[in-house]
Amino acid sequence: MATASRALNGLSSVTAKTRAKIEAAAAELNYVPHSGARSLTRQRTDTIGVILPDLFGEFFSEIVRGIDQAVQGAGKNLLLGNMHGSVEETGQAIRAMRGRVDGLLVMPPNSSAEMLDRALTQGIPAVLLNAQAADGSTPFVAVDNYAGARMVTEHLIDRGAKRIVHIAGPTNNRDASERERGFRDALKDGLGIADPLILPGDFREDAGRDAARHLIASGTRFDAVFAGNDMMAVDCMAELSEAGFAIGSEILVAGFDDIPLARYVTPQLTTVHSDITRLGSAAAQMLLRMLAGGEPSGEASLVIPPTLAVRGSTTG
Amino acid sequence: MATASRALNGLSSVTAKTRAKIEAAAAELNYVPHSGARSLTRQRTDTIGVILPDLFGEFFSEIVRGIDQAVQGAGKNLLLGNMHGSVEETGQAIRAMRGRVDGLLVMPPNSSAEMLDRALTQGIPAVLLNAQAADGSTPFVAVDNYAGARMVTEHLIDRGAKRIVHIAGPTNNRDASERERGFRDALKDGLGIADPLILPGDFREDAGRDAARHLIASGTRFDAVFAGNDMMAVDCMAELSEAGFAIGSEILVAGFDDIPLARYVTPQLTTVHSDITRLGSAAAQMLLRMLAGGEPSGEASLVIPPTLAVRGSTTG
DNA sequence: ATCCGCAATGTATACGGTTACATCGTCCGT
DNA sequence: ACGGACGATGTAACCGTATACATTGCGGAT
Repeated sequence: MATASRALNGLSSVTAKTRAKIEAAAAELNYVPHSGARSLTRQRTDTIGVILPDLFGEFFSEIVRGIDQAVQGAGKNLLLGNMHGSVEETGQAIRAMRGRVDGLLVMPPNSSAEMLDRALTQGIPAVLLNAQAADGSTPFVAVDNYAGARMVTEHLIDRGAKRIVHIAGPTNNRDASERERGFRDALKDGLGIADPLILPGDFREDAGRDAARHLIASGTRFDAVFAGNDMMAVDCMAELSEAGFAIGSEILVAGFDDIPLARYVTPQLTTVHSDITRLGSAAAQMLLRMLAGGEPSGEASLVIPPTLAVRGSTTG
Repeated sequence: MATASRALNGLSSVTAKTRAKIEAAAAELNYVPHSGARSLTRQRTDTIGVILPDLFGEFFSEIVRGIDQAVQGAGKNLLLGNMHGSVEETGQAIRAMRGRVDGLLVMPPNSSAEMLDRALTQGIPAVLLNAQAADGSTPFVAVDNYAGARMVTEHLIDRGAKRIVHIAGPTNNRDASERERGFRDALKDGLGIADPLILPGDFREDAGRDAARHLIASGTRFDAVFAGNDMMAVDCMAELSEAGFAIGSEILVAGFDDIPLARYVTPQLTTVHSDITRLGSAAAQMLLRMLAGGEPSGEASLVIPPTLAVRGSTTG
């Protein structure tokens, strides 16, 4: 049985004849090694764990795609966990991974500090997605929301907008607050406006419609809208359009994310494009490197700069 | 150590005092049971494996969402495998799951027979997604592509279309051929047409554009298009629209899948809506039942009837 | 022919937990 | 006060694999 193990794992010290016999028998019984048992003696599982706030939606789909791309070449499996956005479940999910994975990719909910401790004290290599560790010890890969928001706001200013309204994302959402910060700074630096109009939102399409209705009903004077994400931008634009505003000339609209839909609405939506797939693959590659090289996991963090996708909604 | 095991697993025969001490110690050391080792002695892993042709894209995202919903309540984990559409990799992926999962949800590539044998001979419970086993022994959950295609074709006929063109999906794709079959039968029964015009396609958007251009260039007379999926339908519609045709009156267009985009294009796209989330959750529930009850896995297969989403592209 | 060395195979232990079984202690009945 | 029964804890075997170490067998050198 030891010889069988050696033969099937391609160890050198097995006679060709013996190996052939073993392989024949294995095929006959259609034997498949039990990964669970195997992972006990070897110290690896050849699996990396991914913990996300949700498993569906285009954003996560793209992340997983990137991770898969990076992981596929390395012959690893993917174990997905879903923490459904809750902090407790995050801890649970991480603990459930014990013994199943060699490393972890975690996209934490918005408050993360304590959870991260868990991950670290387990001594298991981890990379954070779109979030920075409180103590800076865990490497991360994130999209530069601040830079993206600045970029698109500056674009609106360049196009001549003077009164720009922002539809914010959910409170306590890191992405949302970074985008808002970028917006504020760009407005202050570009137009000297320190107290811009910011409407509440939650990243859902309805928030875009509500914001547009509110703007119209309140008679606010405005010439551009920067929505915290594309979903809100699209529906805001639709509502404004129905109300008779000329999008792209009279009123400029921009979003953030570059969802596929952005190209299909009329006019096409100007937005900030982040390479989400790259976010996932970069994180996975970083983790793979940590697993292979035993790197001290320091300072290797990566911030992915987004790009501006200028389309009809700001160029008439 | 036996007592510790009992205490942590909530067995009854442990003194409250002892249990408290053990739990304190466990918390102190921040002990987490090693799932790999645990799965050796128990015969379960509390994990179900999912093998899909791809991990990204909206379709798979929705499937995973459904599976996650069903699985979450049962306290199971999800192990995702990607076979990248290849038959060999499917076998590999299934084998890699040995010892890691209690059951399998498999969405096989288009030729499946032999792979299924693998799954069965391993004696591990499995449910097929959107595919029927050759020997009928493995339960499956599938969308009724045939019925959906009939339904939408009959709708086009009801709306007065006489010369309906179909843009087919990839050859060898089961979904595609079922939809084409539904189209043919509906046309034969409804209009007595036995040899309809069917243009080749591959489910990608470009195929929709190409088909539209070909129709226009060849001067074909037609008053409706049923595309094998929404992606092709959307781009076909865009191309026809640019060419000056009045979509919804002069020319009717319908698709299949009801992707979110379908509601955002102008006019909104009439299409066949399948509850993909339900596809996933139904399959997962079926598997969970098999795992729990040890059901003989027979005859429980489920075919999900799609519904028609009538929108502007067929109603002017 | 004997012995040594090396290559091939067999034996035993470890991985980390669960659980059947053995042991220990205590309380109760007589 | 003693014995039995039962409840709590300790001991050992097992899950399936990998590997350190022991053993076997063979060929070549002396």
